[in-house]
Amino acid sequence: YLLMNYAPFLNYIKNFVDLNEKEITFLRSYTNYKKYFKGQYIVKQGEVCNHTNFIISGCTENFYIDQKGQEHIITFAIENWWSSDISSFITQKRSDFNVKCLEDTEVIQFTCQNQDEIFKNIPKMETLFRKLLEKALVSSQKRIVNNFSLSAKDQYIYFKNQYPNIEQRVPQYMVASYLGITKEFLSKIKAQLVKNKS
Amino acid sequence: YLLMNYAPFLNYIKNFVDLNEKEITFLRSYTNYKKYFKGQYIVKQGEVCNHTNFIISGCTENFYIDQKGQEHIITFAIENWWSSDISSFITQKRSDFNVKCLEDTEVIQFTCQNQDEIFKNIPKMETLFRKLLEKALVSSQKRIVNNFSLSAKDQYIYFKNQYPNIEQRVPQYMVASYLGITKEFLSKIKAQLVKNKS
DNA sequence: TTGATTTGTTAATCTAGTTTATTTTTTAAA
DNA sequence: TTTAAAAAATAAACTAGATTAACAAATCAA
Repeated sequence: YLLMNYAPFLNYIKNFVDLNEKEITFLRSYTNYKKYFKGQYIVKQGEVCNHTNFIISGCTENFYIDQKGQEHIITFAIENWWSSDISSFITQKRSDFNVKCLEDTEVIQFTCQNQDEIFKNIPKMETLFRKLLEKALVSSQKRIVNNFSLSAKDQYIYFKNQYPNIEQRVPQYMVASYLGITKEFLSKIKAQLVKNKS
Repeated sequence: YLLMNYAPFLNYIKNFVDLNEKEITFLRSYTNYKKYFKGQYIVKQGEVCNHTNFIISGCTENFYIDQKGQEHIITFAIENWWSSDISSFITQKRSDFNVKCLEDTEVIQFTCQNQDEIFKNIPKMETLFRKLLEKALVSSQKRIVNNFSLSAKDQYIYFKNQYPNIEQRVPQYMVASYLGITKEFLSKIKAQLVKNKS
């Protein structure tokens, strides 16, 4: 039972490395399936992030609340993405972030200890994660670069191109938060874009 | 010969994992020592980044030039740090960045193919790199967060605390570039800080 | 020792994006 | 179907930081 739930996870892995039956069995026994509902928190600011989550279905936001009480969205994650607070996960210290479900969300998750076991027993999985981390770092750096040299308008256009699926799924004020601008200013930008198109 | 040059590199590795004699020999044969002079480029925007570099001595800047011809510094690197354009290195495509020596700089470096060999033969090294990447990702995300919620002044203060050694070694306009502000504004911030202190 | 180049300061003006406040539209609940 | 709540739009006043320009130190070359 629950076999079905693992399929998207195993398919995803197949894109990177080939696992044999034994490895798959091992992997399954060191991970588990969980369903969260819309509005539920997977991680809460101030608590330890115990799991890394692979999203099978749904959508999450990773955000924090600063000293002034303002919310800032760091990332969204949807199907076939990973979602966690990596900093808290690897250090097992209190998280600076919240991970919250914007839709009902199904995940495959594993703990820090289990991750170590998985890497020890299936080195291919560590290679996979090393490569994932490389990519994540590149895109994080890319975001810093864009912050440096693009106007808010161009950052919005870049976001739409890079994540065409997300804009329809989350409210506009969250997109503004992700871009680091106010919802009012994003509204202004969109009005401008519409005007210039016609 | 050149044994001496490898010492800082091996000491660094020892902080994370223990390698036996055989592994050290292997590692040495798949890496090489190189000295660059002040002003020299280790990587040039538009060319492929062939090496990952571990800095034994010296200081580098990682920067790019945007469409308007403006320079933006992404990172500095000094002794015991890694320096490369990871995006270009892993994809072996043209780099978007320059890596330039701000001082005479000695490095231990290896190519992409050799990295693969090292990881294949010394899995501990892949674990080390996986952990390095985790840390790098965390600090890259931290920078995005700071960009969101700190004023330029507070970002400057944060920079000074986090990298106390670097400010003395590089001109002030480069610090401004790293912070994503103009040198004039950084000058103003510093004047303010001096005034408030007294 | 002097000129030349690089680095840093100050100040006036300008602008991208924020803040605050009001109104309109959409969504959801009962 | 009505009403309440959430989300989005608009607009005026405001501010952090950019731009421009002129000047002052500091470093360096010869």
